[in-house]
Amino acid sequence: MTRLDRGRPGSRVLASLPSLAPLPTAAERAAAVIRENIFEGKFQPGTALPEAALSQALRVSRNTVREAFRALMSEHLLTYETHKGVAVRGLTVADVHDIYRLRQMFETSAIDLLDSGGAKLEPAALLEPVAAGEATGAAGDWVGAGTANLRFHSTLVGAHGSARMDAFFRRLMTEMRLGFLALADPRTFHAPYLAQNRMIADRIIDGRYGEARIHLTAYLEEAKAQVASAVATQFTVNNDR
Amino acid sequence: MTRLDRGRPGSRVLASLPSLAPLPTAAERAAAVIRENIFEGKFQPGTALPEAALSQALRVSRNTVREAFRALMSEHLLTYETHKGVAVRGLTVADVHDIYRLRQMFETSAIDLLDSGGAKLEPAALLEPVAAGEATGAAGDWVGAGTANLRFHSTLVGAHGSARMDAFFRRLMTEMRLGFLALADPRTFHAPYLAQNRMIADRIIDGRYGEARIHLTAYLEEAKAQVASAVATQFTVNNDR
DNA sequence: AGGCTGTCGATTGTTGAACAACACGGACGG
DNA sequence: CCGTCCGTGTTGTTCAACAATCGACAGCCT
Repeated sequence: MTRLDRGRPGSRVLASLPSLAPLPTAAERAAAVIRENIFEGKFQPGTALPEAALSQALRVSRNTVREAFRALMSEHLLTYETHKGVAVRGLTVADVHDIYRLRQMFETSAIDLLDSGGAKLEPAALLEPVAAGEATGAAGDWVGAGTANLRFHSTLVGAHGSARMDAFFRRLMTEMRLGFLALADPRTFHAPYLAQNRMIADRIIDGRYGEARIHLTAYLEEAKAQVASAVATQFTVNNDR
Repeated sequence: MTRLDRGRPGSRVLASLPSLAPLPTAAERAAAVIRENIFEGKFQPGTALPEAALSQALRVSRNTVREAFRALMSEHLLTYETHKGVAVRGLTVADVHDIYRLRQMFETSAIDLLDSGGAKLEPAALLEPVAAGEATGAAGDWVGAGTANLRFHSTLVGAHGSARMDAFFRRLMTEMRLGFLALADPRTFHAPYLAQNRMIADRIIDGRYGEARIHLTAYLEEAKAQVASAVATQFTVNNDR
């Protein structure tokens, strides 16, 4: 019976502690900075990112920059060619069609799954990103609204309960942001979809899956057309110089 | 009107020339060697791969080994944790179910697409991997038969005509091979599926899509059960030590 | 003995410098 | 217009070193 006995946590509570998240490495932090700069539009699609320059700017070694590049390449945010280095990726019209075709498949299939009772989704989980999008949109932060929008659709796809599908869809969503960069006016693009998201969410929660499906399909079709035309009029980018 | 005018290719055909494939870097070759060793079963799931040892064995720098690791991690063949290094990934039962759920979705959806006339597939392209599988299987090369098998299903999914889906599915297929490693007897596993592949291919080519769909679903269900049980009885692997 | 604590060796994270290999563009001459 | 040459800048790869961290072992205390 030592002095220390009084305040000792039981093994029960110790075991329930979440494992400590490993602190991000320099390469990960570098990747995060580059990614953020891409999303903010500071690195325009097509611009080359020389290793030496990035190394100097971020105050990390060239090898570390390379590791960051590898990570961003696997996210399809950067293109790469031997002895030519990396450049910020720009979406082609074909890319936009490809991405929206997959979105269509994943998202409608998620609704079908909910419809058939093969999965459930917490209404709160679905409504939270909708509300967040409306809030950030009202505040004038359209980058944030775009993020919330993508999170809404990710949640929907999450109904599948497949880790790999979640990861893949998340990657698709990050690619989408490359398309958003081409939009001349993010506000007029995102604003209508905030309302549509709420409609779709309400239909799903009310169990009116057929209507949700129709709305969603129309939504995707319209958004695809807008993004595709924006990408088409944008300065043409050659991803494999 | 110069002499050279006679045999000059039109700009049309020039533009359609595929860009020359860049020669593989040391990092890519290192990744290829490691990947091959994993598929051959020489690196068993769970075994750690120290950077220094690989560097020495492959006669490349440690940095190059790291680059190779990044590539293989994005293929989900290796697991990684900071300050603990990489280890060969082993599939869990949950992984197997996840993978087969996605296969089911992609492949049946491809058949539906063919059925609706939204896409076409060359019979020869579909039959080639089937024949190759039968040939390599007859020769006793079951690793090769597994490869041909995966190629058959990749071709089917290729009907979607989506570059991203192709890439994602190909990654799923490489992960599948991790599951094949757990099989005690590859021969009895693969042999029946060679015949089933031909059946499915024939049905598709004959336009009997309903039957193809049923066969495919049964195929996947059965294979899933076999691989899952093999993985379950295998020495348990902890992917996030 | 049993549980805790320091210490040590091994491995990874990161750096900086160096050199070879390669791509791009301009100058030059046919 | 074509081909060659060369210089410049960038990337590919290596090496050596040090800091940070992990895993295990030995020793300590009770």
